[in-house]
Amino acid sequence: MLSYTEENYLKAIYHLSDSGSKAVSTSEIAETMNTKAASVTDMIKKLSNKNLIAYEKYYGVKITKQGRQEALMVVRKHRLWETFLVQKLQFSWDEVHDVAEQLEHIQSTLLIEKLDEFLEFPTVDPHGHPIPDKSGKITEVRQVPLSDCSGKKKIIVRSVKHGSPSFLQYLSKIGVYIGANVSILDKVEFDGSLEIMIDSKKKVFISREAAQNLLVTE
Amino acid sequence: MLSYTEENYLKAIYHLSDSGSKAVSTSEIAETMNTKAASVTDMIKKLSNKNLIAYEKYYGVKITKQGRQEALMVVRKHRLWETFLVQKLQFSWDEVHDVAEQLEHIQSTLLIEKLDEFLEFPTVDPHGHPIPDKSGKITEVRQVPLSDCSGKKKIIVRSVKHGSPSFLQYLSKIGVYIGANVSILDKVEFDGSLEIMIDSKKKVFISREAAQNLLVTE
DNA sequence: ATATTTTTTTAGACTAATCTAAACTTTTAT
DNA sequence: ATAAAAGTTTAGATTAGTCTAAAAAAATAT
Repeated sequence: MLSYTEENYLKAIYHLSDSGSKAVSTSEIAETMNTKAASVTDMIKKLSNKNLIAYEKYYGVKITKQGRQEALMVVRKHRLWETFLVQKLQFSWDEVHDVAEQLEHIQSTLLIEKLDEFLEFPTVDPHGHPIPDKSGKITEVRQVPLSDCSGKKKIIVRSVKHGSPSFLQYLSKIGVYIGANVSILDKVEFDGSLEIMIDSKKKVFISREAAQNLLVTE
Repeated sequence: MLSYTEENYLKAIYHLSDSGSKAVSTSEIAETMNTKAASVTDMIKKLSNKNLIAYEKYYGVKITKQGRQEALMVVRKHRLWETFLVQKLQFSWDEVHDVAEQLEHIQSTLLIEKLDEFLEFPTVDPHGHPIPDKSGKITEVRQVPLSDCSGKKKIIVRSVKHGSPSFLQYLSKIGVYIGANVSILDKVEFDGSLEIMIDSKKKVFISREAAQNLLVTE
């Protein structure tokens, strides 16, 4: 069984590697985990000995099939808990991250299956991120940054790329939410900002940076 | 802020001291926590330095007002989570303890207040134990062991004294639950066992030991 | 191509929580 | 009242996770 800390490292490696596809460097891990490279090297050796990652000295790590599976279960728990907090306890989507970071480490298969059932088997969390099923399978929906869209097509907001609390609060304030309908009214050449219409009733300008962080389907 | 381990020691001391009223010995703590006396001595010093317990060498510890308050918050969380597991996730009352032991350490005041509200401010957990309110206040209901009762009075089962999974499973099997109406039909002189009627429809014999572990109001 | 910079690893130390074994108190039993 | 037993504390070691500082390897820049 993995420790709290091992689970956190594995999850970070999973995310940094784009769901396990590419190698991750020691310093990248240290940065996202707010630790020092030396600590990362130590933990990397531990995870490598458990066959959760493949480690080549000085060349970073790649997650193994087994490691990916473990990471997916942590991600699953995190996202189910976030969904619970928002849908059942009326948390707002910018308040759930830190609590879910703790809840994701509770060890009980029964608990997580019952929670999944209680929530009626959700497929995405409050930020639009997919929830792996009990076998670890993810149903990905092809999404593009809103900043890459153009024309008058009907666009639906599917997820946020990086959901910092302040970005999420800003989105709520301007009326953007997961599932919202938007259309692009104008693109400002100068700074890449967009004028968009939300739910056919509200016009707002959003920065290029914000548009890059909103993932949509056309 | 208290560590996971400090919270567990404090909770154990709270329970062993009858909610803080009497002193507790090192070996008692070691026994219930499945550790060695030497480890307990170390932790006792830590908690004492934080003014959560009063420690006199060789004479055990007494919980302080501050320590009692901290312990009550852990107990509150534990019992709210147990209630959640049973009422919302359909756990049975013999399955909840170990998971609640983990959940009780999640740090978030907001979470626990929202959970309390979601559960509609329950006053007792699935085993009939009182749930401290957010200020730590407990509404105790005077209860006596069923083994101390006699006569044909209407008796209501209020709580289990020690709720081991096997005892709880046994109770479910014979139809005893928190809130059940029972009446005493006969007391066997030989071994102290009782013949009782549950909900005016089911007659069973229960051992003296079982009757001592069922707390009721007459 | 070699020197400089950056990144990574190693070595050694620290903290929290645990343990065993030995020393020390207190309790109990004669 | 004192010896034996029981309980408690201290001393010293261990493990997981962390750190700093130094050494080593890789990347980069002239």
